[in-house]
Amino acid sequence: MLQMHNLQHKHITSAHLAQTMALLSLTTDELRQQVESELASNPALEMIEERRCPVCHTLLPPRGLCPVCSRPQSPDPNEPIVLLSTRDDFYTGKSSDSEDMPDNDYSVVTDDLPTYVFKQIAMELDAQDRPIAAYILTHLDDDGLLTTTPIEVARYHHVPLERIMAIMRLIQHSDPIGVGASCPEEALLIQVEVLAETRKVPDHAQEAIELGMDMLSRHQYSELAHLLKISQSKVMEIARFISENLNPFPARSHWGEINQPAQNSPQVYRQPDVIIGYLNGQPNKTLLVEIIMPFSGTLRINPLFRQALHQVNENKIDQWKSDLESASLLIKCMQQRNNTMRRLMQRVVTLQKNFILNGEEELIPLTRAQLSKELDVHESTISRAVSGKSVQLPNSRIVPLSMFFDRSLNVRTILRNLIDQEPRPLNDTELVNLLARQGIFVARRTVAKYRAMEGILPAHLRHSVMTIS
DNA sequence: CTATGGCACGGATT
DNA sequence: AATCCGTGCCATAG
Repeated sequence: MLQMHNLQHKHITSAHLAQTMALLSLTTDELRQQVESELASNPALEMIEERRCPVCHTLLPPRGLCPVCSRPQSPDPNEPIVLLSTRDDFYTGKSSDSEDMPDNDYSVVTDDLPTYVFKQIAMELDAQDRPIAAYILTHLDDDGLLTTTPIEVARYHHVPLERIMAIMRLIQHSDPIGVGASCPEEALLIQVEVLAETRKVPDHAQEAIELGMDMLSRHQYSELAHLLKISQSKVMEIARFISENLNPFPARSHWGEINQPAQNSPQVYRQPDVIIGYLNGQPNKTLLVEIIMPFSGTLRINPLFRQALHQVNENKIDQWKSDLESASLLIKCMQQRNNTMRRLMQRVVTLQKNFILNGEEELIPLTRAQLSKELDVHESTISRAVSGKSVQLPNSRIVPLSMFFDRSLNVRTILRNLIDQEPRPLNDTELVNLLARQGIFVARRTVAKYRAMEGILPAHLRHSVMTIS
């Protein structure tokens, strides 16, 4: 994280560039923290309640969308409406009752993870156990996994291990089920346990997770089947069940399919940074793209501060001047960031409209480089803007923004559909031919790779039809 | 012998 | 410069 104080003495333009980059790559949530800290430490900066629409510059109500832009007179139905929007309810916890907001059914988590979990279990804990629970909850990583061990916790608090375990159990059965597990396997096991109460869980699922998690995530189903001495179709069923119903990283929101199974867990997406919905709620053809701003109100230089600058005494004047500079820099960069994000989303949504409306099959391959030319910005600008951001689609799914740039997602989904539909298990070379009919030319080896990515077993192992929902 | 997965290489992408 | 992705070659399982 770049500290702006390091930049003050440098030349404005380079500082400006660096800061713009830094802000661009921040998610909404991180941006809020950044601005808040600057607001607190820099007297030159202030926030006023008044909000102006960045598009049409009319005065906005305290929250909600721009009344002008969200009800345009003659919009081109193919062009999405992109605007900056405040969803204070995301951050304040107030339920949104505004009527100009399409009431989607996404659930809003307003607390951070530790608080959220703690509230659920607080009632059931003895008063003296609560600090321990709180202690445990502060030792979770971004995925909701424990970064310490129960033994250490017990030692630290000088209480018997059993008491810790009881608390842990309570935590782990709270809403992001499996939260507080010490490893992905444990999280999965807990989820299996909980799910088993309400629905049917494939046999041997526990053993498969306990013994063969690494194989499972590497799609080495035949080896695992051998190890557990069960049929391979059974293993396949288990794998399917896990990828559809369980989440090895409890705190990470479920976004659809299994993309990157195990190893890497670089980012957690909480609230989306961009929300795509239909204009005025109902599915007509115009898409409404809201880039979520972390706060309502407008940042500006405090006018009093500017006046007082002339009267301040000599030894403080440098500090004050740099404060002023840093504040105006931040404001400029915010505008730059917003502008870039708006242009980016405008273009992306236009290009990928069919994907948004009709699903992954219609995603067109799009590279960041291509977009950077169209928007006339540097490639790295796009990269930074895209990485780490998440988008909520009209169907309430939250996906990473980078999915819009997935080079093979469309082919993979077509492949998946192909396999789902075809009665006879097709081998990889046959699949290659089928894809070629649709104008998609890929190598045999590539089909195999895509299958693996989608968690689909090889032809000779998928005789029986499995039905899990 | 066939179908598939592992390894690794080269070109594209970030 | 580092990383990702499609692909070819080869070993291996069935």
